[in-house]
Amino acid sequence: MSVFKRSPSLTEQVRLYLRQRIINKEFDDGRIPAEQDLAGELNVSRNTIRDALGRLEAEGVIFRRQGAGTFINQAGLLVKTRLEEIIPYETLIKEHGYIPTIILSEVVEEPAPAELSVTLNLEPSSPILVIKKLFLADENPVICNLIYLPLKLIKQPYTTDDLPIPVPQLLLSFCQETFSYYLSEIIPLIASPWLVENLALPQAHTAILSFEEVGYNQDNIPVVKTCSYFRNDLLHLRLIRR
Amino acid sequence: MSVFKRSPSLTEQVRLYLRQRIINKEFDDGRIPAEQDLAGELNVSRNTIRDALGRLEAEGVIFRRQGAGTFINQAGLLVKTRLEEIIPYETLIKEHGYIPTIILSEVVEEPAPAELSVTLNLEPSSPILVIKKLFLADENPVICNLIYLPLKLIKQPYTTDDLPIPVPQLLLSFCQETFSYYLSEIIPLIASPWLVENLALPQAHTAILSFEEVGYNQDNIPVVKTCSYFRNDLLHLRLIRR
DNA sequence: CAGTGGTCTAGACCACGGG
DNA sequence: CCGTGGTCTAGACCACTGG
Repeated sequence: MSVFKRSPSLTEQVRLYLRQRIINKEFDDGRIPAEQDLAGELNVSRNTIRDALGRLEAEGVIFRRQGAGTFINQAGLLVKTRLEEIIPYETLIKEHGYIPTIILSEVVEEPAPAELSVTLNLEPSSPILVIKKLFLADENPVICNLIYLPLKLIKQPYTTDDLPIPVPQLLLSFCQETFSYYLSEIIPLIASPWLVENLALPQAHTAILSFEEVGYNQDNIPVVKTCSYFRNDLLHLRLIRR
Repeated sequence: MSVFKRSPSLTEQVRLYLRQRIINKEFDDGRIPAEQDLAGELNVSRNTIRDALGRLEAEGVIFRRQGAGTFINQAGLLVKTRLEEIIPYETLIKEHGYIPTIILSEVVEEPAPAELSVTLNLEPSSPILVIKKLFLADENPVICNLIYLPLKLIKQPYTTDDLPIPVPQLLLSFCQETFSYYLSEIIPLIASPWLVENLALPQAHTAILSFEEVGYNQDNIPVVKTCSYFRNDLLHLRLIRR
């Protein structure tokens, strides 16, 4: 009988448990006990342990060497961004050590531009909702986020106060759509005057990182487009590549 | 007895087998057979099938819905870049439909700048090998890559002809080091005159994407630094985020 | 050589989805 | 309701590392 409950999954609980012990520096020699031993200690099967360790390895928290053992990668705990995972920008800012604020600066309904109609499989010029969010880190603007959502998908009435939530929740609450994944393109830009103003950039000619992302629902149908612009001096977009 | 051999792993063989059938459009209804059926058909256990499907899902080639089934995501096959995986730039260019060429334009030995000494845990000003590679796509320069390798790690004599190989092989062949992963930071830049010339940029003021990466060996020790600069008009850096 | 992680199996039960 | 993917188990053997 395991010491863990049934939900969330055992694997996830083991992952969080080990992660905490690593953060607490309970494995002071930088080495994690053998999988067999962990399995015995936690009363779960070795496969469950392995799944949890596999996730921690993907996060960069640990690394494994066949025949030798499993070791802690303290540096991995410093990676604040995991590009391949969708993290709410609020969380991202928090993990960088700032206090996040969201400003919902504009909400307009307008006909979709030609390109967007194609991307989202819409009738030309069908109406879309455009939401503009500005994220502050300790009062400094760091991310500008534009969301393009076809009006025809919106099944619940909304007020402006409802909108400052992450896109996946937005889709679930007001469109009854289950968000599945983003197909994202990373594009470097020279900040336009519009961006210089919105992100309060200290210099006019600044390079900016942008994400153009199309969001898909559980049926693999594109439902939303978003563009995000990052101030790179306050946030670091890092990832682990294998 | 399975129809597959023992190496590479069964999971990997099943992954490649299913991937090929998907590319061949053998599942014309966009649906993949049930895991039980695949396990029976290929004479492997359901876990092996699940592992293989899990990898294909991570690649974005398929998606799964509990209770419903496993479905093909044709769009996932169009993602040429998988940022979280290390792909040789030669391969990346090939997958974009261009013919790749590597030009090894400079190889110099010089003392390490202060910052690099810290990053790679070196004595200040200890000598490093700097390799500059330029990658062409159909004769157009698209990636400029600088590699900084401490001389003290180099255990095999090399000639200039040996160097145009990917960094992990470089480390293995000449340093007896097993490459493990990159810790990468994505940084947008305004192209310097030096980059404008090297990448033959049509305009002087162009935004460029750069990767600054520190490579670690199997013992989690930093062994190499590289900087890469991408022309974003010919290559698309895309990824799937979940 | 003993101990480790890597792979694979066979079987069980659960949670969800759609007819 | 049945069939699907999601989770978990117990046990086996292999490949590699290190003393």
